[in-house]
Amino acid sequence: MSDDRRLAVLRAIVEDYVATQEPVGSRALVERHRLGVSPATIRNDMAALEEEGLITQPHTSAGRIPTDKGYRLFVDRLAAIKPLTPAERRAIQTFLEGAVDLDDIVSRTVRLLAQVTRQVAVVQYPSLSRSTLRHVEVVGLSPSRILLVVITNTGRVEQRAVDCPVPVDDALLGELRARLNAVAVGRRLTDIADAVDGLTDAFAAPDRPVVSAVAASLVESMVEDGEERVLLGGTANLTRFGQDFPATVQPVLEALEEQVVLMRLLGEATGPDQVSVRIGHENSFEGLSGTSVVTTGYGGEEAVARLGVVGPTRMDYPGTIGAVRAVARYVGRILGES
Amino acid sequence: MSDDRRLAVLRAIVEDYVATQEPVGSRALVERHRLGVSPATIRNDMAALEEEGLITQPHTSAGRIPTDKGYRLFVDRLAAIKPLTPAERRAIQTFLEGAVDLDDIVSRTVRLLAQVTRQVAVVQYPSLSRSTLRHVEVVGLSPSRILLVVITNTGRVEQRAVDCPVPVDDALLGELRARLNAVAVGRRLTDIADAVDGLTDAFAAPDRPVVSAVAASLVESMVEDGEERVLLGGTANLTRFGQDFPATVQPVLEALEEQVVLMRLLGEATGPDQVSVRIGHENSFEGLSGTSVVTTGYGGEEAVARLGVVGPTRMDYPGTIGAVRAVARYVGRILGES
DNA sequence: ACTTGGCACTCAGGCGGGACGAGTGCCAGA
DNA sequence: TCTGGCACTCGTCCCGCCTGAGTGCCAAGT
Repeated sequence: MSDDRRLAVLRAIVEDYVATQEPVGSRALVERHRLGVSPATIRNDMAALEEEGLITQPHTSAGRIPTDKGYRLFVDRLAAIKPLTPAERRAIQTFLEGAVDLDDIVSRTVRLLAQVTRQVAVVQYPSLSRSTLRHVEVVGLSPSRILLVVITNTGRVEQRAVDCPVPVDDALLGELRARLNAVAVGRRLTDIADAVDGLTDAFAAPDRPVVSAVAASLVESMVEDGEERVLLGGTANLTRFGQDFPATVQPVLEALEEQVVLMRLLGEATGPDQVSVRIGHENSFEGLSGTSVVTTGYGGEEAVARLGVVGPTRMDYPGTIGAVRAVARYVGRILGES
Repeated sequence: MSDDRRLAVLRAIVEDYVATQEPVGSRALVERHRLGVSPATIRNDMAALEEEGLITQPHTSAGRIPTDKGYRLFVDRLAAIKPLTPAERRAIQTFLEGAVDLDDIVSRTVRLLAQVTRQVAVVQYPSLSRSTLRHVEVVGLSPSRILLVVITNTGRVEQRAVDCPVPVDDALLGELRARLNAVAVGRRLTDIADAVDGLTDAFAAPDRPVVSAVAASLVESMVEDGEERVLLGGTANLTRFGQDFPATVQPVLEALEEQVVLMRLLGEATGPDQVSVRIGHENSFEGLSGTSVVTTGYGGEEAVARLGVVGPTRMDYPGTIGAVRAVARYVGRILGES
């Protein structure tokens, strides 16, 4: 019993099922793929594959469909990543050109990714923790309120209002701005805590509460908001999801509304070009058990942030992986330029 | 033929249909509402209402359902805005408390609105055009690139990268910052164009190209991005939409992904407390013909921005209108404080 | 001039049964 | 080890039937 042919059968099943969305039987299989054997032989192979838990049949007299485990094997060993068509490449390029600022880049990316993969796209903002601080601005909103604006080398801007224990005048604001920038500019955001540590002592005693409030807020905003901003797009593609509608789509939509879940979906950092695929139950979150998540890092050597797509487990893995990787590369390049 | 009773019948039909989602017949009507007449009488009234185009029947031998025109009449003349329950009031309050910055307020609002109305919520960021400029920050990203950051009195922060025709040094940046703030701070954003108009002349000749590039970009960003940022939430509520799924929901999801459409949805400014209701075909956009949009302005006397919800035409209008208005008021208050 | 009960009519939806066909598992033979 | 054949299963489609909700109309009552 040729082990190779059994895998070829699995591959064929995955491909056909993805294409047709219908259980695939032995006859259809030999017709569409040149396997050189008869349906009966295929049936034996299928029985073996089912034994191993790689495929299953929805009901007795229907064809087979891949299980999560089957998709896993397919992705790991059988799928050759599909290169993009020239048309797709061009689309990516023209779509991303002419972005004016970071917000624009991210929102274009999410639309692009959704359009190319025809699935739901998720893009994380370039993370704060890996980038360095370019500038801190301190602005008085009212005598007892200050707005803190942080600008990073990736062009990202964070803002945060700070309530001051005592009124603050412009002179103090100016000093604060100067000293903060002096100690913090050029440092990694994760190192900011150390940088501002001794800062309070440099100020006159009555001003110290304000200074430490601002410093605390600055550090806090780095930690808290740190990785948490993500953008979502292409939810309309969920309508192509499948047959029994509300049941499958609702939990997915709900999951996608939770920032926390989205962050978990994007997963841990991997190197760029490392595309991670989580299939069905593999992504811990209940209610996403019918979906697969394809993600990768983007933005320079250090993978500043992550992006990816969410779709039904019955997705075109080679194509999706190729598209996700290509988009990540282009965005990384654009980001590097600016 | 009592005109009053006919309207009472219409009201009853709307209420029952909204509650049950099923066509309502004459018998059910007299049972659930104390109309004091027999089903046969109701039938006559129904025939008249149908004649006027206020109700219709999906097929012979089914009950009646309201038409868009019927809902319109209901909203205009028959609906008493439902006050919120104390529980809802408390929920709103606790939900909005503890927002740290503008982004936070807006994102909390959108979640709140979606939760209270159980529909899709849309919230526009406080618009730039009505607010005044608090501070402009100019930061060098590289010798030939400048990041412009604009802070408004509503706490909103806009950013924009500017490519410079010639390299720029820190001294020029400083002067630029000082002069820009001198002429522009405190002015309405719509007036910025006038304010920076003569600015170029104050600089040395070699610097002028840079100055005018920055000024142009500043003005441009006010005009362009002006009103365009909106946040969306509660799309999971679309799953409760109705029976024939993909067909109804897909166009809605697609529409909601377009910023432009969203902006049009929110509609023109009205006074605060003026709640606008657009029903079915009334909102021009094809594909939203099965939905109604309930919006209002929020944020102080001048209605700085708008928010609202999108739901099926068969929605609970009194409740939704009440909720939208209440949320708008609370948010306005929060915004006023900060 | 309305209102009401009665009555005939329509029609969507649910139910059951039969035919169809896709697909399987197994077995005997090449 | 592969193959053709065969019996079997079972989901799906289609048809006809029935039921019940709801209507429109009419003639009689107030």
